[in-house]
Amino acid sequence: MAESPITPGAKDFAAWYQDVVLQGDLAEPAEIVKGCMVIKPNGYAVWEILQRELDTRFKALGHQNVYFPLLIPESFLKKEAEHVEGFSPELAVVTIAGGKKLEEPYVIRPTSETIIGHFFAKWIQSWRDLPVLMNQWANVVRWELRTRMFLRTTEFLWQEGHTAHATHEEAVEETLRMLDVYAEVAEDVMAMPVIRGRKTHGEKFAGALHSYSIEAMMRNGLALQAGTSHDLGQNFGKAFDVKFQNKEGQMDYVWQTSWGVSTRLIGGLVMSHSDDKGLVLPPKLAPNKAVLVPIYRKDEEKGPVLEAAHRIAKEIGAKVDDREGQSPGAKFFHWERRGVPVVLELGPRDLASGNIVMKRRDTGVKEIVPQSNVASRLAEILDAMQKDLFNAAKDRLKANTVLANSIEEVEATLSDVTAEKGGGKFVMAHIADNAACDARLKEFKATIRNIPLRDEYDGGGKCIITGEEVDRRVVVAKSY
RNA sequence: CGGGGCGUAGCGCAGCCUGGUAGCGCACCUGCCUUGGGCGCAGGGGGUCGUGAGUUCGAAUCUCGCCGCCCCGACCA
Repeated sequence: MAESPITPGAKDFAAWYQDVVLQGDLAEPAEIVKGCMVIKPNGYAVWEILQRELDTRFKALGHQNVYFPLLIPESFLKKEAEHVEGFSPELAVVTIAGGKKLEEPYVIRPTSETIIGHFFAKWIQSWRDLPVLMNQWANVVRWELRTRMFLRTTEFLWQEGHTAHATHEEAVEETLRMLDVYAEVAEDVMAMPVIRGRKTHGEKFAGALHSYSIEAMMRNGLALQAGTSHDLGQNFGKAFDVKFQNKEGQMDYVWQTSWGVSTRLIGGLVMSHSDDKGLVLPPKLAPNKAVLVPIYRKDEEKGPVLEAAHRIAKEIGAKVDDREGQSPGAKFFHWERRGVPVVLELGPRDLASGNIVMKRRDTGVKEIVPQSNVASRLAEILDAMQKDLFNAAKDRLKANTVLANSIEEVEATLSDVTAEKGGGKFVMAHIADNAACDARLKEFKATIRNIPLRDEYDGGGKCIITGEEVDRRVVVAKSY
């Protein structure tokens, strides 16, 4: 047997992740462009399904898609004090264009609050213009020092929702509503359980009043921030002078929100479900839900096998791998690495018996079913696999979540955890939201991932670092 | 920016120390054979050895400069 091209996850999780992405044909490093990647057809197809799932939900809630320029005048970023401080270090700036040095440089958008704020100011005069509910599918650039495919790349694809409201209450509702949409897509479509919560002051979006996130646990126990939703307050409204006249006839600044998920979700998908054989895709996100491998020995078998293969595949929406010159074994490995949920085998034996062989990607279980039952059995298997993947991930999350009642305990649990070695945990502890606590956690490279919206533990307690009273336990972990 | 490693066929690498006809595995092409978990056999194509200079009769190999990439750290909604 040939040696597996995939490094075992237990040996080196980071190498395993790279191998799964490459062997699954999702993406490859761009090499010639530092920190960037090429998203290949198999990876882009997954992204398109995710886009469709999200986009449908956004539109059902009244949002409309728009597109703003890639280039933003540099001065715009500077209008909101926290925003510029947060983003300056990672900006790519265009200083020369058309062979001339520009009067004012353009930054390549790292996010679009500023340029959208400018146009909101032009479009909004009255409370009757509100709410404005917009979404943009776009690419953004952030000059990160350390990149990993999908998880953190210099350029990435995302959607950014931007809304403006007449009251803070409405804006907060919108912020939490969109966080729920993200959680639903993560759990129901990606089969990736998440914890909804509020970000600490130190971890919030630069320029927001409050940020909320969904946090998922990867197979190595590290946290992945899978989506964020921000209550921007009136910060950008004031910075860009987005004013409206309210029902009482007074001028007021709009209350804004912004929210986003990115191609990072694909990284989360890989690190939630895949194994040492390669990619495992939940059926709802699989570009090919089933692939049929025809098997024949002699020329006289080839015709009938292929005929039956195409007939059955058409009936159930499967793809037939009828490539010449590749053995069935090679084809099985090919599709296994690419995460196809169900691979079917059809050969002379099956033609004689009227059966077909189905193999499930996640469990590896093979079963023989009558050809007349393929369609219904396939639907059952896909449904079961979707649920099982979620439950397995949920069990892993539970099994690796622990309580801690002293900072030493938190430190002992997390200090040796790395992305490569794994062993990560979500440590639930009473910790206050302030700079001193952040600094103490940073000593062993952990962070408060979020403060859960729903307290599933024992309510309030004293902060294990400062002693002050806090109302619930927070999630502490190492993260990507 | 600090520390470490590496640039040789599409990919992965050997050769370098000790200078003398550019090699191996995979992939690719052709033919035959095979096909129920990575078939086999035979033949074949593909390289300015990252780049520039120097030493030498002769440089992938020695010397110096430059460029790029990877890993660790710092940085990071």
